[in-house]
Amino acid sequence: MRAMHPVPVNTSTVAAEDIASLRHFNRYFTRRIGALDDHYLGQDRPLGEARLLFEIGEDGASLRDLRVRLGLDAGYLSRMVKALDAEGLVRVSVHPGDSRLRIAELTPAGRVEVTEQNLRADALAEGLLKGLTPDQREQLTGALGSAQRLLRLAAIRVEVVDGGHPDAQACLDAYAADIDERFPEGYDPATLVQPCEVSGESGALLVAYEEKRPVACGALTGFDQGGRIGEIRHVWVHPDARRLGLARRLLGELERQAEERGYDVVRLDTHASLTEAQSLYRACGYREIPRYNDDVYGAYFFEKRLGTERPWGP
Amino acid sequence: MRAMHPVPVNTSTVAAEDIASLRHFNRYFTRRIGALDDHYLGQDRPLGEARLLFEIGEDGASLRDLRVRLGLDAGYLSRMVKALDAEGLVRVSVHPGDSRLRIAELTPAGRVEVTEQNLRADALAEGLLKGLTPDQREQLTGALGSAQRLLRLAAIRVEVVDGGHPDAQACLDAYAADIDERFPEGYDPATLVQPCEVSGESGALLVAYEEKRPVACGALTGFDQGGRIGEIRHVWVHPDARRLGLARRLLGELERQAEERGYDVVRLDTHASLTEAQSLYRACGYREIPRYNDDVYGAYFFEKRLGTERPWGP
DNA sequence: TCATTTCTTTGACCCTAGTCAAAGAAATGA
DNA sequence: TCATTTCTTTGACTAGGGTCAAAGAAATGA
Repeated sequence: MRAMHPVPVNTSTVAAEDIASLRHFNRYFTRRIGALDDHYLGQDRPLGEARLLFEIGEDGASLRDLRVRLGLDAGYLSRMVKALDAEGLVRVSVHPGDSRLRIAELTPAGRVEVTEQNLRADALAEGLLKGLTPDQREQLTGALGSAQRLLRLAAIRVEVVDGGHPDAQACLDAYAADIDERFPEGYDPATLVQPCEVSGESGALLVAYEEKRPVACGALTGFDQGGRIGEIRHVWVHPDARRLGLARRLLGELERQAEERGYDVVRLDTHASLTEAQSLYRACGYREIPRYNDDVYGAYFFEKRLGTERPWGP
Repeated sequence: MRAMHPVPVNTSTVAAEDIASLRHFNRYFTRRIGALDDHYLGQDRPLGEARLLFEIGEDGASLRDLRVRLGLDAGYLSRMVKALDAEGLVRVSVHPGDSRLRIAELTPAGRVEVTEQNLRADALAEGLLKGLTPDQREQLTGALGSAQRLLRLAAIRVEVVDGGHPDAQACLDAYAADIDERFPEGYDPATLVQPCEVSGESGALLVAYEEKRPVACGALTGFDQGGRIGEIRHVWVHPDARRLGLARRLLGELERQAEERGYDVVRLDTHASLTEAQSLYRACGYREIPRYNDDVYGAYFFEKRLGTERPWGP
């Protein structure tokens, strides 16, 4: 069996000036804005407790969740929650479904404190932005937005996983539920690929992870027995991870997987309602072809010849 | 005497979404990149010491400087330096000019450690950027760059200071030295405004501060005895603070000061070699007029009628 | 010259943040 | 059913990061 480990997305070396600029920004930002923020957030409460209160939030959260989200030691967390409980800011109860779990929720007093935290943080941000014209603020918002999108994208790792893997199943289920809502005629989950179709020599299932959390998937299957044509299916991105350019990247990874498996051509079909997907495929070098299957959901059919372009587009 | 306190630069309220976007970015960035960076920077050295080593840098620094730059308690700093000295990473000596001051410098071993720090930080940044295409990296660098410029600009405060204030004098001296180099014929510092010309009713001297450090200046004087015309002079920005849009902002502040003093018109002249300045004035609504004085350095003369535009440009 | 200010050092503290191990209680899988 | 895993609590302990006040030495201003 050939190597199926995900190959590095991009082998070109990183320009020293890009590194320097990221480091420079990092230094400036964390020292000047981040440090300020932490200082104001806490006020007369220890930073750890302030963060914990913030993280519990309006809806409450299980200790387990908080532990993972904040990356805290279980004992440390337990003690902090106890302290906040003693101060009347937090109320702890047993999870109704699983009595090993505890749920922490804010009391009214806790809510007040969190509201104050937010007001302070807002005031800090407002004070910063006050020094700019509305136009410049808009520029700043835009710049921070695209920086954040790119940093998120950079941190996402795409992996080949087994079709039966729970993360894969979760993605495919979410995909099915998503398009079931978007297709006027609904979507029958029985139409999803089977695990056996996307493993081994002829197929692959890719899952994209953002900090351990699966946020996107895409499947490659063998289209014919001859083995020259692959089919791409179920390219899906979690709503939280859209507009990062992740679909394009997944597509590129899927094409690379197809090349690795010796396919010359990949095909895919798409529903009439998914117009963004259609533009994406066109932008990535796919061209429309006649219907090649009897998929009830397929309205447009695309194909791309592999082995000529660079891995994933500009 | 009328109130001469600097008025707020901009009175429009800050949009809630701009505040939210800044806070959102801040959370994402400090938790994900900043925290990572700190963790990697230190390795098996306490973070405080690692930061201190970095801050001492190749050129060394006085304890006083370090104390201010890092915002540390004097006793705490003293002890950290002592610890680094004991480890052979830092060497402390008495300042040649002022024996109250101590200078901390890296020993060769300290230099090695800082180099390693830098390599680790570079590797971290490179790992992040590896997930992007060269194109996306360029976008990221651009976005971070403009965000940083805007954040710096937002943090700069413009103040009216007395013409004799040491910060004012420092700026004017730097201005004189700067243009002395740029003018082919040199510049005679005797031509600078006198403190009495920029104080009281008819004139003002503005100094822009970036975190307590003066980084730009600009002077407003009365041009004629009638009191309808003001003259703007000595608009200068420290090289480190250029390309932020600070000159434009200073100009706007000076115009506001002129309006406050009842001037209808402001004039200024500029040297033939300062072409950027000329474009700035044009962009800010100044129009060229005939020579109005016998200044030997003046080659182009501009004027602007006040009281119509918004404080400072788009 | 003398009082005041600036800069550093030292001693004596404190608290936050965090680690590690043990143990109990509930859920899960075989 | 029983062994294993998951989740939380508790005890014991540590290091890092930091504050405060006193005091000495040098510089500065009146």
